Amino acid sequence: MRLTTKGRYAVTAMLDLALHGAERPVSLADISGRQDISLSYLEQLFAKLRRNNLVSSVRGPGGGYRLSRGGDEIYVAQIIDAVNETVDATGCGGSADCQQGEVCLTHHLWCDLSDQIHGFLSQISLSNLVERREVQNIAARQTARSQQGATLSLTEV
Amino acid sequence: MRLTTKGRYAVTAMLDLALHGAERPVSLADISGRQDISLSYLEQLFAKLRRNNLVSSVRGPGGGYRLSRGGDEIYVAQIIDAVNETVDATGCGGSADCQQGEVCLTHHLWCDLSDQIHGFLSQISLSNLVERREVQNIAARQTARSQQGATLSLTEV
DNA sequence: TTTATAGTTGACCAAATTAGTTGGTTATTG
DNA sequence: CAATAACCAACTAATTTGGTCAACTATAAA
Repeated sequence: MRLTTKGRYAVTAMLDLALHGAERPVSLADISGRQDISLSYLEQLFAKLRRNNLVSSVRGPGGGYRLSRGGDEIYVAQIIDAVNETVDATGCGGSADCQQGEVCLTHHLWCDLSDQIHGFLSQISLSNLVERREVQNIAARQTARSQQGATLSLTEV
Repeated sequence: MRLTTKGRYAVTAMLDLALHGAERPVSLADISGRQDISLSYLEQLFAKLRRNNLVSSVRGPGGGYRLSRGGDEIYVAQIIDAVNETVDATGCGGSADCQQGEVCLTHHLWCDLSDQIHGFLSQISLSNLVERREVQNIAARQTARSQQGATLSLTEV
């Protein structure tokens, strides 16, 4: 089981898309600026998200990414699966050949844990997250900050 | 959140102790043989388990390790915490300063997930695992195999 | 039609972590 | 004293993470 920044970044970026992608596509540069995630790293993540049909892309000026379907039809578990191979807690990847072709002593425990985690993350959609009060507050803060940044770079010129 | 072989090995070894440590202390060599875990790696893990008061040691011939208390008082979460630092799913370790000193967009989600995982693993004791039918079957298989191995090494001489 | 924007791909890299190994030293028992 | 087994520290190989960089291709606006 691995849940690192890779999976966390992917979910954060997708949530950013859900928040800002209503009218026009959102560029990775925008997401990078708002969420403090390296642009080139985002490119890698979105390549996987696109391959898994979670986002669609629009090239050229004014382009960017948008969700491939409604935020109520995209679940956190799907996003993590897309970039992270698997959220499996077993060492054998569920194939039950952990100890020289046979099941190891704790195999069932890790299976149960995997089910637990996957079940939890499968219930939470992007829309669920968007509805949350804390998420709305943080998003507002980020918008304020990025607009400040924009004005700043204008006055800099 | 990291759950790798380190945590899995630790739980497996502790379960082995719970299964075989009723009368006499169990040597790491025995556990290594039964569970296919490198002896020197086990030494490192048990140093941490001992520091966290989950096992006590007996030196010298006939020595080994035993559980520091009953298997019904040792929970999987404690074992993983002992060797793995934390089972936290957040990037900030719960300190909520994920984005330049402020909370990141998905912080609360990872907190909820951490609670979920920790809650699950905190409910499962070593005794719970020992009682499971599958665990008993696998343990029986392992005992048979290791006795076979012992006879084999005798006939080899 | 040029040009800027933005996605796409692949090669590469440094740091951290994992999963060990090697080579000892103590302590205990027979 | 010899064998056993915990204890300890330093080192290492492989893998993963979290990126960077360069060279594309597609598209829309000027």
